[in-house]
Amino acid sequence: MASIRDVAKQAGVGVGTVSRALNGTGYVSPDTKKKIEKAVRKLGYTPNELARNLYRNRTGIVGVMVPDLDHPFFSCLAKHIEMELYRQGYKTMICNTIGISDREKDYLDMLDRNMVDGIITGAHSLDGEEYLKRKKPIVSIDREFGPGIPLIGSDHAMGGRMAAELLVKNGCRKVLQVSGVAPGVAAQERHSVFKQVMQEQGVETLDMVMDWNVFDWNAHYEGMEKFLGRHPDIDGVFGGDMAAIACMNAVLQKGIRVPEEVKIIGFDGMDVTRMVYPRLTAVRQNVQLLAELCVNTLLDLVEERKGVPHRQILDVEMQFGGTTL
Amino acid sequence: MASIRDVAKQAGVGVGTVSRALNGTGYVSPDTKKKIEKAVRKLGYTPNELARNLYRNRTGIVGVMVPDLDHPFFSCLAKHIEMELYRQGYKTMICNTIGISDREKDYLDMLDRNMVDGIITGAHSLDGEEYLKRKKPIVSIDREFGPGIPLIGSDHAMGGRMAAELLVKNGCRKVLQVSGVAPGVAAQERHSVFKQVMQEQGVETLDMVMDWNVFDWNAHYEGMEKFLGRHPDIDGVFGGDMAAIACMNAVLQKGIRVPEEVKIIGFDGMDVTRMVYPRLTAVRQNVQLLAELCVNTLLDLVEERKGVPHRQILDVEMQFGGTTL
DNA sequence: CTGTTAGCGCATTCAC
DNA sequence: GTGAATGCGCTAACAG
Repeated sequence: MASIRDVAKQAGVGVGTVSRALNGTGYVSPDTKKKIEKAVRKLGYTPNELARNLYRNRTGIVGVMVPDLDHPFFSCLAKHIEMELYRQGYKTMICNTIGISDREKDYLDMLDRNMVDGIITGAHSLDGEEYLKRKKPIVSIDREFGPGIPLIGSDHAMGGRMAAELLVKNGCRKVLQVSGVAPGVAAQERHSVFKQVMQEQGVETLDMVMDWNVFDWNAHYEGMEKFLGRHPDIDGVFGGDMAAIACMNAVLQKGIRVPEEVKIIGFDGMDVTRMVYPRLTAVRQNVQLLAELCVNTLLDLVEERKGVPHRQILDVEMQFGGTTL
Repeated sequence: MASIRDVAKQAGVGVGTVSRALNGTGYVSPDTKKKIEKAVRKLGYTPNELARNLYRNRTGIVGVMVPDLDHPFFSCLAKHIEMELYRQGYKTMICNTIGISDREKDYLDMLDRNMVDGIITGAHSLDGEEYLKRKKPIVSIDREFGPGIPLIGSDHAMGGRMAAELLVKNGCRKVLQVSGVAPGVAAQERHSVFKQVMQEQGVETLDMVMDWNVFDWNAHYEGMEKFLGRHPDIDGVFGGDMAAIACMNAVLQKGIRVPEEVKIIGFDGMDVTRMVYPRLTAVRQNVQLLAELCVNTLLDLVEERKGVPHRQILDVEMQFGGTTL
């Protein structure tokens, strides 16, 4: 493995000169530059980024934490975050927390060890204090940690209201809402707003609470089947894309018609809502924009730019499918 | 940021002693160990992994390249790879190549810069030579690069045969096969075997070729609609999960019944095949095992264990759904 | 058992 | 313009 010293020797110059020539910092005569380039080619020299990292005390790596990479929303989010980070010259280290707070903590620790320059977190199983005590940049999706940790998220309240109003307009009288347990996470807001609107309209609301970190398809489907057995008379459903689709399948399985007898609305609006038949009506998050904001906000912190907003909330929109009238 | 030297000074010992105490290498008297631990706590010392990386010339990071993170198969694969790497004490750096060979090359370059200890690649848009000239560990999924780069994959030939035989048994006479252009990739084998079996059985086969790196849902759906317009009389379809589902939707949209009039079989057998109604019959890959083999094989190379197999092919199995008889 | 020293490979002073 | 020297923080080899 050729080092910069080998190149210097080969070119008959000093290491400093090689460094300057290669990084374009400081003046180097065209003549010696040629010699250096030739030596580089001859030795097949590539700078060792580890040494550079140590010197700069930075790696150019950003950690991204999600509860489950194999989930329509988070895989889409991770994809767009990675693309935007790449575009800005950073690399992405990914972590599936799958609800295990130890994993979340392990990755946070990498901040202290300087392995990552910052972290974007969409995983929320770990205590907030663990986040607050870190000294390096962190950006959170959908969860308010407190000062120092900017929050990026969709307008869940708006989404909950839109879904509720659409179900009311569709004439629903008894609806199911599927939610997850996630303390302090903005997603909860859509459930409370949804419920409130329903109450105001005199529509009965039932709740089904799933473990926040269980994104497993079977768990959703089985839970839904059981629920339908106990409450066969619901005429509307609101839940995450996967819960909504699980519900749709369970309903169709029982020979109930969608949307005539049961209306269904999902939240997230990922590709999978367009893969089912009929297409799922869903409140759609702008995941790409969400990803870009996360990256830009985090890099503002990493590169110490001023005036980083603490709170950025994105509008959602209704994507009409065939599961509502 | 406290360094090891600060700890040594605080504890009134030498840096070597601190290093030994913290790493459990070499003997340290219980007494001085106490003092060191106390100093560590007092200063809130955390070892700087960058320095360690430089010394060891390793980072404990493995690069994972996939064409599209937001694709049912690759997101599932990436998830399981990350989990297995984590279990074995490594971190995962992810790369979406989205068909751009420059990105693939950029990440390969990280091997030379020592940013990653090895790479697992499921992305195949870049020329094979670029891979072969690297000196550090690489493991490939579904593509044969040549000596030095172990191949892990599913038995695509077996899958193609199983699908063909099932469609024949279902009485199909004119089938569509959706494939992707991917030179040298094992997935091609399932298409050739499928076609061959069909020919032997006197069943007509039509081909629809999608760009290998286009995993976009709309592209699939629109392509399928157009195809159905030209060939409304097909009675069987075989393609990746997404292509199969796109086909199913397009068919249902035209009021054609599945499986009575058209039988459909997917390849991959991811969760999404269970989200559609009826459930998609599909050839199922064992993604978790695939991921674990990739990780184990790569780490065998990284940690220089002997006798690493060059070729590991996993069986696939038929997952019966409601899109075949 | 423990302190000191010499690199790991690079970027950056500071003299020349 | 350029070379030599210094340090980033840590580990391992070497004297004590």
